[in-house]
Amino acid sequence: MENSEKSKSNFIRDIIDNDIMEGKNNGRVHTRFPPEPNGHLHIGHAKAILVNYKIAQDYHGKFNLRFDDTNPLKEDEEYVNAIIKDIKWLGCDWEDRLFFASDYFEQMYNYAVQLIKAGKAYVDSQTAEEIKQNRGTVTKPGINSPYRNRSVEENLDLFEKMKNGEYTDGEHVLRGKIDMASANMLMRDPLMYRIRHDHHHRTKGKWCIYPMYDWAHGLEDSLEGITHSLCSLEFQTHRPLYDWFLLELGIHKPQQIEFARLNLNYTVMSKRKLLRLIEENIVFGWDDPRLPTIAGLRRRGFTPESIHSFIDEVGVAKAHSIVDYARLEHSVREHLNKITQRRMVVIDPLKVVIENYPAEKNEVLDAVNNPEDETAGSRKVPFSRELYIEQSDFMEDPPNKYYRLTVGREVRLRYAYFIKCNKVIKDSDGNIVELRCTYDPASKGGKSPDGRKVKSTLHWVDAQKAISAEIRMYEHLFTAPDPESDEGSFTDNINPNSITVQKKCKLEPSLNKAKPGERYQFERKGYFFVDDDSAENNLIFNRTVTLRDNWKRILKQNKRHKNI
RNA sequence: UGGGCCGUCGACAAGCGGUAAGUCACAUGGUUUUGGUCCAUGCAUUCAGGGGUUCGAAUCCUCUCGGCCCAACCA
Repeated sequence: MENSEKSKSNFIRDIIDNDIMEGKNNGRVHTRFPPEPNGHLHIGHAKAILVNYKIAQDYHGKFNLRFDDTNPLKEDEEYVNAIIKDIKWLGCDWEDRLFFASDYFEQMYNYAVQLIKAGKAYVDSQTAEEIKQNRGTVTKPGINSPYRNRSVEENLDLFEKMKNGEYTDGEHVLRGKIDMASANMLMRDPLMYRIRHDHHHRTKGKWCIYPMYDWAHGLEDSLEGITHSLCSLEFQTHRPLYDWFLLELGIHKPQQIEFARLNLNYTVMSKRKLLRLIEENIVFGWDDPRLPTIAGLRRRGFTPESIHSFIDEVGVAKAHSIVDYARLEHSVREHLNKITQRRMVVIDPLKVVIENYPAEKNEVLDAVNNPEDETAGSRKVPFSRELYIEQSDFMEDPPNKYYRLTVGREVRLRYAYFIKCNKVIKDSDGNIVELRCTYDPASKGGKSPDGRKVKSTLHWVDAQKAISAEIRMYEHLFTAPDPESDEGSFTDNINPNSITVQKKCKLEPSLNKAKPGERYQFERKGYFFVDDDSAENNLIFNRTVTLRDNWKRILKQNKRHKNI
């Protein structure tokens, strides 16, 4: 992937510019992406990853990948591997700095002991319910725990026994001793450790006490020498606590900076809802091309480059926002337009017989591979008496401004000839099943022989030489722009047309060897990606995105005018 | 209504006291063998609202309104 110019400026980069000017951290910049391995990554995570990664890159700093695996109940190695795969695909390189919070457990334990010795932490033996009750509310101060004034010796002894597994889950916790009356709920003696006799995906059964996020996260950042710890907005109230632990310990304190998460309309981003879509079989899995997961986008045919440019365009700020899905589509189209070879594919075939074309004749015509890229060259496409065109490219009774084929009208078959439709053949139900046309031999190559104009150019496929394939076309998963808004019933807004499968597509034969992972533009139809399940005799394409469609817009306008 | 944060075009988002960038969307023209691409043009007399400071305010002060986050032994 080419490393394009520096990303747009934003408030975080302003802070960093300033830090560098002041010589903070000796001008060093070090960021990280700290996922919890308890789910799959989505486009929202891609923002977090890329914001961190690009800052490191642009400031000649470093970027770490660190799994924040402090809760054995939820985490699994399966997710670790999936996350690594996704970040690699995005093109972000952590070099040799792949870390796990669980690797720091010993160190964290020692820091906790240090805090206990300083009288800044204590073992609380209240029940979870008591702790909750005594925490107070946002308008009412909390009450000190009866165990708050245990001696350092007793705390040390208890904490060690906690570590040694002498207590059951929930019997004790370690808490920071801060201020139960703080207006900031998080400062009301935050929990640092809880007892959990559980199997951890890496440390196995070694530990039975596990650090809580607020205690662990700053330590992880500090230990790795992170300079700027970027996170999402909801951690703003955690910042004083992040700072408190590191200040009390007297160790390196990175600067936590919060920015808004990415939200996209017509989709959902929360782990819970994504999981529900999968569990209720509304989609096929984490890599369903309709999902905003990295795996889904990859399978849909998005390129890493297009995700980079999307994230960069959308920017970084502190205001909550919902970005138009159209911007993501714009980013892929922009990239795919440049890199993709064109092919002719008929998705909904309609047979065309060219009556004045000899039955036994075959021709091979030249077709340009990519008008945006001369070096892409050209290919050959076969032509003969019987062809397929798109059903939607013929109308018996066309509306205003319909430029395509109709009886008595002449159009161009791309790279081939001008044809004129003479007759429509229907089945007993009145469905159009075949068109009878004539061609102008002088228009070979699609060039107008005498300067006469045709209003449109159609794509087509030779009926004899065509190959078949399955094409899967996707639309928004939801019909409502903000399916997250009404909690609980978000599945009411599922788009029944989110996937359309067409199995009888006719493709030009050059697509015969299309391999999984390849991308093409099917002329006039969109950009398509060869699905992972595709094979030489069972071709499957996913539509990444349609082309911009001016005709659709005209139709919409017509409809609007009729309604008025 | 305890604390923290946010409010600039339909959607994002620059702007940091000198008179509202850019992108997407939308609209209109042009080019075109993809109704694609490309090109051109239009699209906030106004920055949630009021008051104040100033020669000058989206930017500073102040009040009001609206939205989000915090009371998991989750991250």
